[in-house]
Amino acid sequence: MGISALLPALKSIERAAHVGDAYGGAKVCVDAYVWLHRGAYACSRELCEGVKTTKHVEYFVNRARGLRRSGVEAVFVFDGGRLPGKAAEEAQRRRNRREALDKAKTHARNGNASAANECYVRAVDVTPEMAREVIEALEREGFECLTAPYEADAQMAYLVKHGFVSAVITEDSDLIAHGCKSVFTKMSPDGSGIEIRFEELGKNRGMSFVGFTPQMFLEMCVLSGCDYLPSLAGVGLKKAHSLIRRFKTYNKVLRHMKFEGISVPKDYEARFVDALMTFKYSWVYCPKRQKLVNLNDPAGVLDEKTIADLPRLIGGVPPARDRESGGD
DNA sequence: CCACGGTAGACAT
DNA sequence: TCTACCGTGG
Repeated sequence: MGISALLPALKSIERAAHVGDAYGGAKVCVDAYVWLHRGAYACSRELCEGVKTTKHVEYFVNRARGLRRSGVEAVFVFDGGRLPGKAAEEAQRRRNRREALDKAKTHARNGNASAANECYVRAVDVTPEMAREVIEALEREGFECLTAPYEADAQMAYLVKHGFVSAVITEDSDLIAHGCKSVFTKMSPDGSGIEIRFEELGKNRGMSFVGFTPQMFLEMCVLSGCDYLPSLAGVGLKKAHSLIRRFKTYNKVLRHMKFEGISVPKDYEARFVDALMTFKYSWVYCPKRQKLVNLNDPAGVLDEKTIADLPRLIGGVPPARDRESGGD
């Protein structure tokens, strides 16, 4: 998921730090997805078999307490609805989990507990109910939670962009593609991790981003292959980078490729634009205005017709609900 | 050099 | 489920 080769390429500008040293006294947002999954991992058999357990909730709350002990205030951001473009992938995942569950049950019947467990781990699903339990537990202890209308990524990018928080704690490189000021990844339970600052990009060794605008950086990411659009055959991060560095915009990159006779599927450009817009105009919740807005305001940037077409990519306006206490 | 497929190990207990 | 690393083939 995300932009696979991005984090390794940014090794030279990552800074090892303790979360408390980096953000003590500040407010950050936390991508709940990872902790939810790790918590589920700890009790996958129980969750799969419907055995009552609260281990996953305790795991999450413990890590939240750890953050608090480090002097970091956090808002925990949960995923909301799935984007239209991801339905097929979701269905495939469900099938895989189903298969793993069948295998787990067989192993369990045969008394092979360890083999069963390997399969349970692959069969666990993080359900909205589990998210709700975690949210309730967090709020009982005064932790702030927020359920994104769709992807947590976009929601967190919005929170950083408008200064509601000063950083994002996540494992997802998409937050860098979004241009987030500060991304804290690989955070272990003891609070150590690495920080990547967008302003440091110019100092990167190897791939140079000198002269790159955030837009160029995003276009490079999409060109190299992202969740919304696989890359052209033979194009990875390195090629995407040199193409954008040379031509500045995807427009000119594609024009160049046609000129060179490189085979590009005829719908690629349209799909590229779709992917870009999905990144830029995702629905997010604004805590201040207390309503849904687009991550970036399309008014005056996109024409009316294009704006009217956005729901095909970013989904419709989801029904109102109590976002600031989660739910779903 | 680079993309990419396959794969081993981590995740938490 | 996802990332990091390795060998291969372009």
